[in-house]
Amino acid sequence: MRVATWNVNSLKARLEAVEKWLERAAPDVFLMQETKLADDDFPHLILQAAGYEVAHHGEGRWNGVAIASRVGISEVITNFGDGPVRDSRGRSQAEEDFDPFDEARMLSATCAEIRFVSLYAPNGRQVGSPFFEGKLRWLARVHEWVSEELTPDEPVVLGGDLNVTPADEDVWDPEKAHGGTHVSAEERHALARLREWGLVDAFRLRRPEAGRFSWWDYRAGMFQRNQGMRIDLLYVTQPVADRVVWSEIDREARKGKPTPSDHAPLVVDLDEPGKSFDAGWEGAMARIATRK
DNA sequence: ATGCCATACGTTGTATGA
Repeated sequence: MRVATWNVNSLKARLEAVEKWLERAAPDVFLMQETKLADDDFPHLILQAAGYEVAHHGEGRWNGVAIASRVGISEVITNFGDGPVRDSRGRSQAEEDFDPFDEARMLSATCAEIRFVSLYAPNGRQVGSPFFEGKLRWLARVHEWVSEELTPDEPVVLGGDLNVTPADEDVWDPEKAHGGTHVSAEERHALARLREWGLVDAFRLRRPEAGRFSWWDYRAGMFQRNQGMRIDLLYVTQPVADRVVWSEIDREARKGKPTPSDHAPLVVDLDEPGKSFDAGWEGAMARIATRK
C-alpha cells in the first residue's frame, strides 16, 4: 500500500500535474494541501476517473485539504470536528481577524483501516507575530486532538505540510531560513510532542541522510541549488511504522510544466514497494556536491 | 535589507506564501 502527501499550491492550477503524478506514482491514499478550492469547486469527476474517492475540506481562496483514496474512505472529520470554517473569498484579511481555526487546515478519514489526517499548518510569517502565535496554538490543537481522539497503538498516518523542519538536517541553512519560522525551538517542540505521544517520522525510517527536502522557494534558483526545507511529513504510529518498507520525496515533480508546485510529493510504501519511479535525487545530489 | 516567483482576485495592483 502506497501513501503520499503533496502540497499542490492550487489544485486548479495543478490539476493536470496532479493527474499525471497519480499515474506516475500510483498512491493508494493521497493527502493534499493548499487545494485553494471551495468544496463545490472540487474536481471530483476527474479524481474519480483516476480511480479515487475524495474527501475535501475547503474555503475558497486559500488553504484547503483533501484525502483521495482508492481503498475506500469513511468517517470523515473536518476542522477537528469543531464546526465550519469561513469562506476566504472576500473575507477580512486584517491581522486582528486572523484565526487559524476558522481556516480549512485539517481533515481526517479512515482508509483501509488506517486513520489518516491531512494537515496544512499556518505559515507563521514572523517569529513572535500574532500569526506565529496562531501557528503554535494550531499545532498544539493537533496534539490535543490526537491525544483525545486516537491511541498510539492504532494505525494512524498523520501528515501534510506541517510548515516546520523537525531538525537542522532538514533545512539547507538554519541561519538563513526565513528569520526563524520553520526552524524555531517552539515549532520543533510542537512536533516533538507529537513524536512523544507515539508518532514516528516515516521518511526518516528509510532515508537518514541530510539534504533531502520537500520545499524550495520559487525564487533565486533555490531549487537548482537544493536550498530547501523538509516540511512535508508523514508521521505514523508504531503499527504503521512496522510496515514501512520504502520512502522517497519525488524531486522530479518539482520540475513540472508550465509551473510546478513549490513543494514535492512525499511517498511512503507499506508492506511492499509500490510502482517504481526515478525521483531524481541521485544525479541531483552529485551535481550539487560538485558545485561551488 | 530586499527582491527574486507564483497563486487568487480582480485590474494594471494587493495579499499571501515559507
